[in-house]
This record gives sequence, structure tokens and C-alpha cells, in this order.
Amino acid sequence: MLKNYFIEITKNAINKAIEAQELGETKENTIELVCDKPKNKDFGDFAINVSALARTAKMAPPVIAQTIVKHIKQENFTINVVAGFINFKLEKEFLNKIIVDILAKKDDYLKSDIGKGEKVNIEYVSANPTGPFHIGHGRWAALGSALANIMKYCNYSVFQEFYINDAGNQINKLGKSLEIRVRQLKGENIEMEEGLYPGDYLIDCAKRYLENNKGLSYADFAKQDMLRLQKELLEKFGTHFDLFFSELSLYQDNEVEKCMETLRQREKIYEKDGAVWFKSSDYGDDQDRVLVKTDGKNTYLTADIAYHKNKLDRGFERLINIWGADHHGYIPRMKAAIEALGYDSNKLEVILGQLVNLIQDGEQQRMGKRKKMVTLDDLVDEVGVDATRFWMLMRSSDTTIDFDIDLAKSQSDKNPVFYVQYAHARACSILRKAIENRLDIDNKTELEPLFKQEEIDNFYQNPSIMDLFENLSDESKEATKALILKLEEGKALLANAVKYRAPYMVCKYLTELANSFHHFYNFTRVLSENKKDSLMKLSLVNCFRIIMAKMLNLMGVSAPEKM
RNA sequence: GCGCUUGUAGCUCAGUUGGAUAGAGUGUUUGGCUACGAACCAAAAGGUCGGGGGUUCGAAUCCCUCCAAGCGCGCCA
Repeated sequence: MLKNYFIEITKNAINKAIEAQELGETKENTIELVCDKPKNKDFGDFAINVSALARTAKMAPPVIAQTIVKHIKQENFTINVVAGFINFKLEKEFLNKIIVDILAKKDDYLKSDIGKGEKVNIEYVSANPTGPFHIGHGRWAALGSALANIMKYCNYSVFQEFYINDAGNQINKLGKSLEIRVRQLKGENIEMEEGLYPGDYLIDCAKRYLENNKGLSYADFAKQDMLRLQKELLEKFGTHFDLFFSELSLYQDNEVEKCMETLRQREKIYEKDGAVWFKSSDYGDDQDRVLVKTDGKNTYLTADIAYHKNKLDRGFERLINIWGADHHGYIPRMKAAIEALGYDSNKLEVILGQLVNLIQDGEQQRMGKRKKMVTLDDLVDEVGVDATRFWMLMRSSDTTIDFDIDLAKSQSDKNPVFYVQYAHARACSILRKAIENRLDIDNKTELEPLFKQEEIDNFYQNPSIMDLFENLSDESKEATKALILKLEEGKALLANAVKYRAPYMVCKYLTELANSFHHFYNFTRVLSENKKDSLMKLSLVNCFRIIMAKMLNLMGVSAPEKM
């Protein structure tokens, strides 16, 4: 990564300057260098601020910068000092090399080894199998799968998991609700009871039940039916789980009981008022929590603790949970439980996603107030997987999303996903044109294609000559340079997105990358009779296409060749 | 009352260990297609970074305080 490269160079120069006792009273380099883009493009392409050395050196920042620069050998770049900033300007050799590098590495170019093979379990969506997903589930699904993708790409060993809440009282209610729907279909005149699931989707489920109930109870049938629909939608939504983990199985396998026993042995539970309590307040929770209610049934927490123990026992070094913001109060008790069981609670990392509001016809639709809830299924049918995913991913997970259906649906410049995909399709179009027959406008005759595919492939494999900056206008030079630098930036960006668990950064980058390409396109003619020149420019277009397609792919958004 | 999140351009949002003149998109105004996709590009206008105080060479960023919005504070799941 170029930023790190310049930081290294500067760090070495500072050390040399200190050795030569040129930096006043500075004995050692204690400052952390940060490499940014200069505010003003004329200054250079990268900038490092060394003003912080003023404290120890007791010298003016410009003098410090000049002193350091004396120790930097300027190779394929030039330096320009402004105030306390050392600005690096790349020369074309540097930039050309980046393209050669991408051609060689292809879509592995962006990879970095920040994961070092760490075993990570990402648990997300984890809905009750009692009905269709709402829009919020779509956000968790998009977020979790995109995060899993980028982490895998950066060499984390990622395991994606969905926890099925199939053991609680809600399953009984689901069974009763289905029973009523079935009896209604049979012609009985009964009403849906208060507190049960009134949604129409159970009517469809009831029809399937009547067709073939496989000898299952109402509850079991409904549960399996709902889960099947959920799985189908997740698949369609580009979300893959390695395991659907059943809460019920924790009881069947005695894991809940064993987990309780461990806590008991560690003296972390006690009885009071006829219930069994977990001493979570010993580990920073506000209050102790009930594990077994006075009616003898376990709380949701009890099984969930056993579930987290199970995950840790499977050898995961890190557990990432994606939860809705309405569950934030649940974090301290889960961390407490992990500590109480003798594990390190820092292994548990919870990503809280703020909720999603739906905007339709310019008005906010409150989930609860809507007569007919808009499900994720409806949304995907209306606006498509790509737009839904991109819209869900483009915002930081701690902002509430206003999902504007009409905007997401509109296939126009208002829709960021099309802007990005359009750039990709445009690049593909150029690459296609290079090997297609051309129309001679003057004579109205067809000409041979400019290239054969083999010629182009050979050049990509062995780009012996590469100078993208020959015969370009000044504007085109700037645009070419900006595009190359933007491609290079992708690597550091992806690493950051992983580090901060923030796929939204990738979406932002995609928009910027698309913009760089459109800008380049507008100033630069790629295909011409000058074959060598065309090949070099095609290389750049191809590099753009590779990086763009890979990033879109990581987000679970398609990279269409035509639109 | 306590806790978490948020408050930046008309609107939707970036701004990640405190750094140069606070940035994008959208909207508004204007200009650009007889060669590779105009679903595009370029330019202009648009800001007391919720208010107030503090920390320092320097604050949208850190601290305090107040205001506003969303979400939590179950022997529900």
C-alpha cells in the first residue's frame, strides 16, 4: 500500500535526522505518522504531517519538514514541503507499475492478510421462525454477509451462523394461530385470538397444511414452513449460512442443563423468590438476571448462554453478533455470562444495527402502524436484490436508515447502485468494442475488429511496455492518474472496512471509484488506430473492471456487463 | 430518572488514533454527445459542524453542560 510505503520512508528519514542531531532535542521518534491525501491536488498525491515533532524538537514545523526531507531519496516521486506537511508527488513510472501489478494479481490485488486465519463466527439475522422477515432483517442479512465476505477475503476463517429461536412460547402461539387458520379454511366461524399471529401469511401456510401436513403438529408444521420460506429468501438475497443452529437442539442435547451446572459449580447462580438467578451484576451488569422462572421454565437468556458456550467450545476465537439496536441492553448480561463460564468476554463482539424506517410516497411508514407490514420479500420483489442490498449497506450501521422505496426503485441517476453498476457496464462495453466489428462512418462499411482477444490477453500477461501517460491532454493525464490512485486505494480501504466492521466504507469507495472512471472516460478516448496506445488504455479499463467487479461481488451486488 | 445511538449544505449522509480552505450524492442554476454506453461529465451557488463552556500551537473530532430525536431499561423472545 502506497500510504504505508511513504510512511516507512518518512519514518526512516526522521530516524536519520535524529541520529544526526538535526531535530533539536528530539531523542527518539515517538509520533505516529499518518499519510493522507493533500487538500490541494497541486501539492502532491500523498501528504504526511510532521508538525507533531514540534513539541520535542522545539522547531517550526516547516523547518522540521525540510530537515527530514534532506534524508529522503526521491525515486520516481518528487517532494514538496508546505508548512509542516511533506507532500509526495508520484511520477508516471510509479503509476504505470500499479496497473502492471493489478494485471498480474487480478482480483487478488486487493487482498491483505490482516485476518491471519483467525477463526470467526458471525451470527446474524437469527429471527424467530414465526413469520416472514421484516425490512430490518434485510439490513442484518446484507450487513452480515457483506462483512463475512470482506473478512474472508482478508484471510479470516469465517463461519456464518443463524440461530433459530424455535424453543420458546412463541412456537406454541404460532401453532395455535395456524390451527385457527386451518379451521377457518374448513369453514368454522372462529376469530383469530388476541396475542396470536394475525398475519395473512399463515392463511397460505394453512392451505399447505391441508394439502399435506406430513403428520406434523400445527406448531411443528408452521415452524418448518416458516423456516423454509426464510431460507429461500436468504438464498435469493445472496446470504449464505454455514449453519442454522436450533435453539431447541440445545435442550435436546442437554447443553442448557450442562451449562447451568457449570454456572452452579462456579457459584454464579442462586435461588430467590422461587426463581433461579444468574449473578451477572458480579460482572458489571446493572442487575442479576433470571434463568429459571417461577413456573419452572427457562428464560431466553438461559438457552442463549448455552448457545454462546457452544460456539466458544467449537473453537472460535471471535464471536461477532449482529443485533438490532433494540437489543443493546442485552450485551452486558451476555458478556457477564461468558466471563462467568470462564471465557474471555472480549471474544464477543456485538455490532448493533440501528433500525430501518420505510419511506413511501414521501411519508415515513412506522412498522407497527402499518396495517399490512412490508416484508423483506415484498421489498426485494419491488426494488430488486442489488438495490436493496446496496441501500442497506451504504450507511454506517449506527445510523437509522430511511429506506425510500420509490427512490430505490427508480432506475435513474438518483440511485447510487445504478451509478456504480453503470460504470462497470460501460467499462465492459469498451472491452467488448475492442474485439467487435466496427462501423466506418464515412464509407458506411464494416471494419475488422481492432483486436483479437488473444492479442489483448497476451498483452495483459506480458505488458512489457506500459506508459499510460503518452499522448494525453492535461485533463486526461489528471484523470488517468486519479483513477489509478483510486484503484490502489482500494486495498487499504478494504483493510479498514474489515477493521471497523464497516461495509458502508466499501459502498462509499465504489461510488468514488465509479466517479473516477466516468471522469477518466469523459476525457480519454480508449480505442484508436494506435494499437499500442489502445492496448495500454484497455489495460487500465480492464483493471478498473476487475476491481469494481470484485468489490461489488464482496457486497453481494451483481456487476452487470450490460444494463 | 438511568443507559445506548444520533444531531454536519434545502434533503440523505461521509469526515476512524485532534491537523492544510469541513466533503460527496441529491436538489437548484448553467454548460457539454456526427467515434468506445449522456443511467455520464464539468462548473456555480449552498455551512455559526444542535447551543454554550473547557482542554491546546490547532477541535466536527477529546472533556463538561444543556437542548432535540430514535431505541432500550421484563420471571418477553
